[in-house]
Amino acid sequence: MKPTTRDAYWLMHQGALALNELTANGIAIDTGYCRRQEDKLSDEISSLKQKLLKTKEFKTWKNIYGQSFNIKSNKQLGDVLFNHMGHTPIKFSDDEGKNPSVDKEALETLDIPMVKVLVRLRKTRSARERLRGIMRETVDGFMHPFFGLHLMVSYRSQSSRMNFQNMDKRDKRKKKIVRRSLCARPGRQLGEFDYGQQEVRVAACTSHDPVLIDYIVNEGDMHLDMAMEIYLLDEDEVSYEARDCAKNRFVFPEFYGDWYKTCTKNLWEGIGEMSVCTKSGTPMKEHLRDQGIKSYKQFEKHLQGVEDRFWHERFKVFDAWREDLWRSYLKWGYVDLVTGFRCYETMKKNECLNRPIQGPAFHCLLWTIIQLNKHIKKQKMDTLMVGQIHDSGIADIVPDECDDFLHSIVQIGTLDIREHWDWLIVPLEVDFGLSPIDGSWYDKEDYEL
DNA sequence: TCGTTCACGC
DNA sequence: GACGTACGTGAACGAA
Repeated sequence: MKPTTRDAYWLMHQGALALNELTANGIAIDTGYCRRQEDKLSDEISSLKQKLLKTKEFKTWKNIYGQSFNIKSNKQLGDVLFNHMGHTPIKFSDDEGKNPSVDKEALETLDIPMVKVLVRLRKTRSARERLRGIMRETVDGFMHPFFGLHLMVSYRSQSSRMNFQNMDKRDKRKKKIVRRSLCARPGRQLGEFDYGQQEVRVAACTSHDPVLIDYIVNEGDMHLDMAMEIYLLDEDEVSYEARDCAKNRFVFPEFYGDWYKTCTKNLWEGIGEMSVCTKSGTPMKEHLRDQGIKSYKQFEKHLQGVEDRFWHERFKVFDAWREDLWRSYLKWGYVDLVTGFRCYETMKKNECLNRPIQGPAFHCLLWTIIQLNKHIKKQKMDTLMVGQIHDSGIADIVPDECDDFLHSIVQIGTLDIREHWDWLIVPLEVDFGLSPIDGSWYDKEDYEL
């Protein structure tokens, strides 16, 4: 770690102390629920296994491997499916192209009934392992996940035992199973505050791109605009799914350094996976045909144009900033963060370009947590910070203190912080989620202040 | 022990 | 014109 300013050193020092307080505080665990749920999942895993063993794919598998048959071996699975049963691999894991991939995505495109059960088995097992991990790290009803600032090259944070930063969220069933076990202390509420689009805001601040700044200041919807361009739609014809695909399969990947070819693939597949339609209900591929895009190749060509305009017209200042940054790194061998750190590592281009955005975005959260902890102590509050996930913080809140606490977050996290760091030239936004009294992380609901 | 693959988060 | 998500943890397998 190379802090180059007093402020940067202070941030790491106070940050480490604050994060260790979160660890010491710990989060309450419903251990009875964990044990019951573990048993339930074990039963389900057994019956899924029974179901699998009856399929013809598994009979073949057992015949081939005999004694060494192992249902958890993906190597064996790939061998059976692709070498013995004649299925065609969809994608390959390594550079040589030798090992056919058997991950979720590859399996789902195979259209064999057995894989549905197998995917379900994997998910159920991973949910159970997560609960087991939580129980293993729980002492007297509290889990104390570690948060580190000293191991990462990215200037973000890291978490372990349990890793608090990758609890299930996207898969609804697993989200419920896992987050239901993380609770508020008796008589309290679990609350979460999230910075909204923090990385985009930091990107605007570091690059000074006027279009990016305008989107934020005037609360424009860049994902909507890109959906219109990608799918050739009028504003009022952009459906939720279309906007969602534009956001997660084009805009974000592009900002992380991806390019139109992979984006095209993901967008094209997304149309099928998410049944993307226009708002009035026309299937997207049909709509694209009407617009003259009749094949994958034509769609790719179209996306090449979209990407070109994205970087060379819409966000050309940001694009130029990135090119300058890369040239500077090649010349001097380091890249500086606005928060006062200097990165000397050997970096690939995308690593170099992302570091000045990801690190400072997290530093905003870190600064806020430090100040919040100070505020809590000064006011002699009993509310406790208990966790942190890159751009969000989790607290165990005393209901009487809730209002003051949330207002303090807005004050510190969006206003005071801009007094402290003048490089923050756009407004910041914080969203809240709150559980009922005695609720769990799963019960959290959006909360308007 | 260690590299690879898988799966999860931002 | 070529190049091309970033950052993490952890479990399991299987080769060394």
